[in-house]
Amino acid sequence: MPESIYDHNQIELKWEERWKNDPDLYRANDPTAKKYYVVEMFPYPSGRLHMGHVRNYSIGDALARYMWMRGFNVKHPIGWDAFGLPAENAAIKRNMHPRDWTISNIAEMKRQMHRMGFAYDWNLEIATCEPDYYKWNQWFFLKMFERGLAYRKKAMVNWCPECATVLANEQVIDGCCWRHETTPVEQRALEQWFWKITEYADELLRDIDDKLQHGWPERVLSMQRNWIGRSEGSEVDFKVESTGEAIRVFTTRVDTIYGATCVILAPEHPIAQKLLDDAGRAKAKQLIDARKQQGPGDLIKDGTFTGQYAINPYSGEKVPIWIGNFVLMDYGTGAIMAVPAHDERDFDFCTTFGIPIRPVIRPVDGELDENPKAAFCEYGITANSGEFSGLPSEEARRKMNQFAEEKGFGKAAITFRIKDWGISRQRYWGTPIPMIHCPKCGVVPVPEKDLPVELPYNVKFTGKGRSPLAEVPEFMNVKCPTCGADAQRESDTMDTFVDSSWYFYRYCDPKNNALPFDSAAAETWFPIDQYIGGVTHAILHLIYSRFFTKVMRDLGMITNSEPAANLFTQGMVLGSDGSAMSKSKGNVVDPEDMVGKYGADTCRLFVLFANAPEKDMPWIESSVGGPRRFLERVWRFVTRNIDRQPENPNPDADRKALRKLHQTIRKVTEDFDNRWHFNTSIAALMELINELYDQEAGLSRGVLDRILWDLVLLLAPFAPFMAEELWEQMGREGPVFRRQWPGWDDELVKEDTLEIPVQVNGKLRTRIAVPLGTSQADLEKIAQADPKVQPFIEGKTVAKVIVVPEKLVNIVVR
RNA sequence: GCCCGAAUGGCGAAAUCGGCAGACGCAACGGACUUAAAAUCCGUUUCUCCGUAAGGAGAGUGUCGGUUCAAGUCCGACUUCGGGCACCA
Repeated sequence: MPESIYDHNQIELKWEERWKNDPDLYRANDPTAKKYYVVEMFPYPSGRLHMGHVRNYSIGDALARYMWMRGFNVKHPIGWDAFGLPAENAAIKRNMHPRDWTISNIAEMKRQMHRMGFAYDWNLEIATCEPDYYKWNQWFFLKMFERGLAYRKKAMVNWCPECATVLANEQVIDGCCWRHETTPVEQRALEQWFWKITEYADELLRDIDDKLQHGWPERVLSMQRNWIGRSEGSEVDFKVESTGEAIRVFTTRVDTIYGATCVILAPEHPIAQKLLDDAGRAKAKQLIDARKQQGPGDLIKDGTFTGQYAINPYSGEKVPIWIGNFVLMDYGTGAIMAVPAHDERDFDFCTTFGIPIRPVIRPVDGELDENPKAAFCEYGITANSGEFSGLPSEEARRKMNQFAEEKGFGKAAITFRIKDWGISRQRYWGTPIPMIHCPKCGVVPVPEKDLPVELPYNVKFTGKGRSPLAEVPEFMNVKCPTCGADAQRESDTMDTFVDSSWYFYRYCDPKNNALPFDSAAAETWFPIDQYIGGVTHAILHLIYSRFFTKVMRDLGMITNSEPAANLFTQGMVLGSDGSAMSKSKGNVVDPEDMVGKYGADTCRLFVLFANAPEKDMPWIESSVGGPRRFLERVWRFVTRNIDRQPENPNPDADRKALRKLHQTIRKVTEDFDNRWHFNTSIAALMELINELYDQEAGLSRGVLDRILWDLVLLLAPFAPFMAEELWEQMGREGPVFRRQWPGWDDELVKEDTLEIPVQVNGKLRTRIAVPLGTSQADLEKIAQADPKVQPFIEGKTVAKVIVVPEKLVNIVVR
């Protein structure tokens, strides 16, 4: 009988068809089973999968299938973000409507996901860009507005004068427009909507330490800590000598305030604008412009004297007021005191402009350096600091804060680096902001009963400045809900990060039209057990969604304070040039080609086998043959043994094969439970099949049955098509994923003889084979008597023998 | 500058709690089968040295030092690469 050939196309197309038409395939048998919620992110709205995505989804897919086989009720949705702007640009390029582009893209993605056999829950379909879903973005906006968490202010945006339109940050390349590479981007002030994420800054930071430390990767947490950027310090008022107006400065080193030799304001600072004369204001404008063009990094310190002085409230000293280009308006109070002796930046600035340098901190066991050549930034002991002299920095800060508070010119203060979330986008394809501008009443929210404010379908994409919505009178003209006068709608739409901040809650109740989701449903599924996504989302998405969760909790919608208990950030797939595989770099590998050639199972096995999933994977296609050959070996072994009646069964082969089987079950199970190192799980499966080939001739029928059954179950999370097909050919009842994950027997896992390495002074000299359970004393005796060991201990004193049970013997000689 | 992460054969990698470094796979080489090739099956493969051979000795996980009977793993200092933040007061 000719051996059965593994024809991946025939098998995979067959099962793809069956799975596609079985909406209940991925529902647990038992609705009361414990839940396990896996969410995965699309890294890009590319509309086509590449092998980078395949790797990402293979990870979550294997996990979901495993959890399911462990008896959990698994929800495994996929999320996407940022369909707004890319969709609009792509649609303009193809002369399509963004809505049509989005719908066709999602259909295409869905087709590809099916071809790969991924077990996704597609409940939401296109909801994030349709009124069904974005109605609730608007609802959230109104709630934020009610609670004072949404506000409007003028803010700077990137503006391309050539396109006459607003650009997102990622469309600005080297300070120029992405479509006009020689046109510098300008900054314009536009009225924008903001959400007060800063209100939650403290809690967002605290929860990093309190709750997340075990389930989230350290690198993401440290990026978030960095981004939130809390620093403790003091605010102190320096009064302008001539006007008495207070300049509030922020410092983390109030203990050095007796060394402050000037006050420096950001060029934009309102007080600076008042104090400066015309020439000074021109200089300030020049500094602001120069900073924008240069960008951060290599800025040379520059500034100018305002001609005015301020009073140091601690010493009563009169110090000059300067403006400086390195002082940022949107951090702290936009004003600093310069202590050149103890801060490097102040030192640079003051040496440039000949401002005096006065040290007021000495090292704990050193002298005060009267003429410093460079700034000394460490904590130490205060000196020349009036009544606060001679104190350790820490204590000085405490006492000085207290003093300031008593006298009413300052206090201890905390500043965050994180800024409020600007959610306005001057784009069409996004959620319309549900606000109305009334000439009489000002800004008025759309009443909740009028939601959703729908996007008009007929829109011309003029690319001119305001949102395309502003050009649609039917949309813009509206009556004021308060006074009934003619009014205008807000023409901006929301950042699509708003969509992605809470979509995973909507998944647990996607058809709800009374609320964003039912609280009981959220209570069942949240927090998410496992969130999977690229590290690219570490900052924006993963902070916004934490913020949203806390807001929803405060709205009484949920009880959890964090969206996800565990976060897994998979490594990138690196293209042939060693950089991340991405469409814009043109180094992507298309899964369609690979799937056609090797099959989806092989592709998935290949990307999981390459290395541990949290590490970046270098793309070396030539090694895809290994996983493919492995699957062929499995295929042949199973198909030829389904009905075979063994001629010469022997117990030794049975025992060896069963031992390997049980060892493999344990290994794969532990990998799933602890660390998801699928590469080692797959290596274990390869070892198993190698052992089975060795023992094949001697296996009895009963053992074969057990082995075939478990082998296919073990394979199922990694190669679902083949597993399902083999399961069916074996005549078992499917689907294979409804079967219980196999267990192992600790007795069967044990080897009956052990190979114990014997070292002399830590150097390996031989290995001895001993029966399991040999006593330590016997091990010691056998090891010392070994002919290979003898020459190394002869004539020497055995000082000590270390025996690690079942592991090793080390003989220490002198 | 600050904060994270990484460094192991020709290549991707493994070694999970301080206990045999290189599992598993790729590539390469050799053998079986074949008229031949492919496929398949079975071997060999960290480096250096000794030996005709069976075999043996030494070195070895980016560098230098330390702790330990024992270090890829722990400690101290450094180098290189990758990532994040960056005049954040």
